[in-house]
Amino acid sequence: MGYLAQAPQLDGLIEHLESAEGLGDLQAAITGLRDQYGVNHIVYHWVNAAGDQYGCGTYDQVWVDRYLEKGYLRIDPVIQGCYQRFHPVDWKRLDWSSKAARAFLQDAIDHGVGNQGFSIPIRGPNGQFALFTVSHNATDEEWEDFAEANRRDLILVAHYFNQKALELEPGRKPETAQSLSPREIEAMTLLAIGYSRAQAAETLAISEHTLRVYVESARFKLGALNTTHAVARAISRGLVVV
Amino acid sequence: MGYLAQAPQLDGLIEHLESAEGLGDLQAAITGLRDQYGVNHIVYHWVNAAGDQYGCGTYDQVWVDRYLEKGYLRIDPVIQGCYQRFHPVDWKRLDWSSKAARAFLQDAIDHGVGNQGFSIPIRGPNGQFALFTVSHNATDEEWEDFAEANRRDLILVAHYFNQKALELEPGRKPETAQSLSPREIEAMTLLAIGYSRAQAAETLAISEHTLRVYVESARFKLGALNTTHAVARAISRGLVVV
DNA sequence: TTTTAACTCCCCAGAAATAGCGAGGGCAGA
DNA sequence: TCTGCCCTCGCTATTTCTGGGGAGTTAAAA
Repeated sequence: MGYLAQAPQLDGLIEHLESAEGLGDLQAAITGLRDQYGVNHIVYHWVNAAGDQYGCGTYDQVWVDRYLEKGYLRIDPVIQGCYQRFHPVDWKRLDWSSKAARAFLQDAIDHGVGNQGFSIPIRGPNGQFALFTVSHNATDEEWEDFAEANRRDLILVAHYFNQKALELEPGRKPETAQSLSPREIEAMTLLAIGYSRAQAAETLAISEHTLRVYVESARFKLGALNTTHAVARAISRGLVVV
Repeated sequence: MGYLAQAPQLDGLIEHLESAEGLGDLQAAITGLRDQYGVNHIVYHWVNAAGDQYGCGTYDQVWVDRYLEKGYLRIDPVIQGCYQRFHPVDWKRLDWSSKAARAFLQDAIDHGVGNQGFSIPIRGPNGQFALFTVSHNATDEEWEDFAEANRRDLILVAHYFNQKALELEPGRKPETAQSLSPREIEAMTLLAIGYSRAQAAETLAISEHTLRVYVESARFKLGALNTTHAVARAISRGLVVV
């Protein structure tokens, strides 16, 4: 540990990734990648809905369980920060001001995650969101050099990794098919920006009943239980922009 | 035309991109990139779910205007296809079976877009969606070779290009998001996944009234007009992950 | 120590959303 | 041509949400 290796050969890595045929191969690839870079950990973390998460990486199982158990998903500034950014993020640049965040960081360090980290947000279709994270124990300077030298390669690796994960992930596909009609999108958009049904109907110059039909139709297509749920899904799938 | 150059130096390109300070610089960069690759066109196209678009590239203005005027956004299989995919897409692999799609393709070719194309979907925060497209007149074989040789570089260029576009985009909001309390986040999360207030209260083991207080508090902090609006804002600000 | 903020509980009346039944015209693909 | 999807409109009853009051405890900042 503590040894940051030279950048590995990108071509070989990506070819290796592209030939993966199961989640086990991804796990093996990520472990190999970690060893080649000589960092403490590399983790791919598919962040999702109501608690269910999927990922693979080199974190200690104890830490992964603890993360889930403690609900760190809702505290972790890496998640919060990456969710709002496009470019890779050095952990140092995140907001650690809250006490909960600092306690979380300390807990992470105690579990061998490392004091430095670098996370790449990745977004796929239907609002998929994942993180590709490299973490290590190093000084600020060492880490800066490492990140600078490997940023581009890591972006590419993260991209190909996510591509494979999307291919291999079993349960995610069926959700995709249904998209909303233009009028349904307009209706959902207006509700998402705070209009009541009456206001939205007036804005679209249709009867409130018709608007209701759109909302119900959208709710059905999105598999949502109520309007709020439907709007939430529409937003997180990128169908509606607020 | 017809000449596909060797891959240009990636490092120089990206540095050039990173120093861009305005949309004009992006336009210049993309034109230079086109010339270096020796292809007909390179286009960056920011597509908004609401329908408004922004982009820069080397397409003829006549074609751009026609695209907008004819509402091709809703027909273009490149948009439809990329929206559902994560990896770069060769135009040949898209669904051109509908009559409207074939007419569109012919129209595009007539306007000098090229018979071959390759589009990279890019997604940013808040449901941002953009395409980075390279198009050319070439045989299938020539194009295959070109795409194979340059895919990775183009993915990276697309990434950095989008990063710059996000920085420069005028409509970007700083939004000093007042954060929600843990309990408020829990409440909003449950509503976002379709729970009614009663269900959410039961899940959190608190009275429905207390839950209501959280929701109202969150609504106030988020400047939202109603619960649906508040959930929408919480999601698009990354406070709630659905 | 004082103050602030988070967390918890209760009642009520009016406003809004949901669920159920319907109906007809238009347009594009099979 | 016919099937399916999109767009449009109406009625009623029930359930859920919203907004107006008020009040106590704990824990963390100032």
